[in-house]
Amino acid sequence: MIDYLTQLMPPDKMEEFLKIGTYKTLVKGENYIRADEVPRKIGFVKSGLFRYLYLNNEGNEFTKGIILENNFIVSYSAMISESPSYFFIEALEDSEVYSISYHRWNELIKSDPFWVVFLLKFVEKGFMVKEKRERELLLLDAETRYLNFIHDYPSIENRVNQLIIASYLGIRPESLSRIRKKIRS
Amino acid sequence: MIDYLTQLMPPDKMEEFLKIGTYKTLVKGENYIRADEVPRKIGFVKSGLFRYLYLNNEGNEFTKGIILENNFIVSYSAMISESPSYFFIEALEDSEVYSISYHRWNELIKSDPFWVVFLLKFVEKGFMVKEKRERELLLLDAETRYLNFIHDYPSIENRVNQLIIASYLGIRPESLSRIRKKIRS
DNA sequence: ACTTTCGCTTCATCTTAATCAATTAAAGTA
DNA sequence: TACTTTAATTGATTAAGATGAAGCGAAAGT
Repeated sequence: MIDYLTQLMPPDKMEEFLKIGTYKTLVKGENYIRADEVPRKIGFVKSGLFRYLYLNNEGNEFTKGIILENNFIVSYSAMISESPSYFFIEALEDSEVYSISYHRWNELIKSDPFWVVFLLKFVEKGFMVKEKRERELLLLDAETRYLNFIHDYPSIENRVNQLIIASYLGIRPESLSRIRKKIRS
Repeated sequence: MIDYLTQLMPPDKMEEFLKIGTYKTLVKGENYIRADEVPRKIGFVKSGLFRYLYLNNEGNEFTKGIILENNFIVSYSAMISESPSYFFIEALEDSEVYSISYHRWNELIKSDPFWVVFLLKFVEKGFMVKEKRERELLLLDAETRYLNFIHDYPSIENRVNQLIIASYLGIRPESLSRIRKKIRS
């Protein structure tokens, strides 16, 4: 993680960054953020794996996104608008997270324009990921979305089960099984 | 437009903002940004109506978003990554746009932290819109998406035809017609 | 070693929306 | 006004994916 952060900020900034948060460990299945609660923290995945998880009224689950290590986990829209999160942020593996309160984070942002630019870059990156995801949901069928998925997340298939992948694609695991069968042949 | 901008920035900033761009008029059907071209400008809709439009390989159209006056039109991901836009930005009505080159825009951003914060707010807003859209595409069926649409864009139904609304919902106009019939009864 | 559980697959059926085609309604144009 | 074009609706059929139920193999627990 330190190696990675070195690419993003000079040493003095990193020191500031590492001063305002704490490390937390989460076991597989635990939630970093819970739906229907106002999120007030932002995490950086040091190790492990997370997903953004929606549950609808019927109890079906939809995986909004999968987050690998060296990425932020945050319910950003809800956090900045101080409204309840629509989704959970769930650990898919035992994980370690560097966690910062929104309050402390805001103080950091206000203290130095460097951090505003830093934040902007991350929101821009999130925006681009969302744009791609939206495009795929709107334009592509399930089979093509699956092929894109295994391209975008190679080796993830060994770390999560097919229910999770199917819920990321917006289909049922049975349908994913058929798609996989079709591709194999 | 000036009234609206007054809410977003103090007079001295607005003067800067209005100095670096030019006004353009577009007739209905004209594109502000074209797919497959690297976009190098950012527009602010003074009057009229636009949509973000994807065309897939089969020539089907998908409306990624609808933009009312007093909003920015920009293929942001493509512009900042200097890659070709995936979508068109098409005028749905005769429109007037205040247009700024990305180059000039960048100079503005670099000149003053005020503009970084300003930009951050807009990217955040775009991020939130995308998050909502993504959630709706993933979780809701076509009928519910239509009901949400007429709630979010009241009166737009009188300004655009049903092919456009259907393409926004990710369905065919025939299906939208059936949904409308069902809702009426 | 046995058995329970879990993840994945398969089958039959159902639902939703796509597709193809035809018809009606509306809006513009000569 | 009649004529032409475009938009919206309706119907019949097809396809994609959902649903409910059952089977199977590998891993984990006892």
